[in-house]
Amino acid sequence: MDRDTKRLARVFKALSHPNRLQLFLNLLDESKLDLARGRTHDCFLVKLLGDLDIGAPTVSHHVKELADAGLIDTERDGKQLICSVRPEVIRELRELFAAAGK
Amino acid sequence: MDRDTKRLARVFKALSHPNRLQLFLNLLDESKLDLARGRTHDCFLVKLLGDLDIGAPTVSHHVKELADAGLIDTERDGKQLICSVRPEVIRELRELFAAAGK
DNA sequence: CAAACACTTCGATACTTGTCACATCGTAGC
DNA sequence: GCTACGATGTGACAAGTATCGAAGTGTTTG
Repeated sequence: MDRDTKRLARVFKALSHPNRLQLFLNLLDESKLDLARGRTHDCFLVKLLGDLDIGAPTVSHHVKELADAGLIDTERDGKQLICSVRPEVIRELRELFAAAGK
Repeated sequence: MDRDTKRLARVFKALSHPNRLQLFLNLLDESKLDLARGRTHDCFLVKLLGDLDIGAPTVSHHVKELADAGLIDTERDGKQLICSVRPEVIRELRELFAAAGK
């Protein structure tokens, strides 16, 4: 069992829950917009909450999982938490699925 | 919460456990070889077991999860179970990560 | 300073899951 | 038919997890 497999499994685990995945996809969409504008993006936790019907503690927990898995970076700005997708992981995932699938 | 998000989460959940991910990656590698040879590939469950240190019932369970998530197709051939990666899902995943990541 | 705000930590609970040992089923070959 | 073999079903158990309410931390603003 490769160590890389374990790390990858951790990444997928972070995306394996509907609410957490939605959180991440929201962030990913924001990032796309930003890339189009040519700058990196920041997004606050409260904003990510959006239509998800879960409390703040749960969101905090999910964000931590995403960060631990290396999918996002977080940074404090005063009261608020800034989240941004890590491009390296996206690239890695794309390459993983690039070779197959005809 | 989108229905598609739930389905995607299910896909990621299927890949979220090291042993199950390894199983899938083995299959994916075999598929790559096969695509290079220009034919579809079959792989038996016993073969997938390989170096993984888990019992047959557990592998059976994992294969079922992968199939339920739509990641692989299974088919019986006499005593043996034939597994093959579903190209559509690979394509879907690739496209999901295609737009971002610079 | 006090109040409001954004987020985190804690403890608890209900639920899910990976794994095994054991038993079973279905097919193939003698 | 009997045996061997690959795979699946069952029941159980330990470990993990998503969620919440309540309390806590640090920051901004009045």
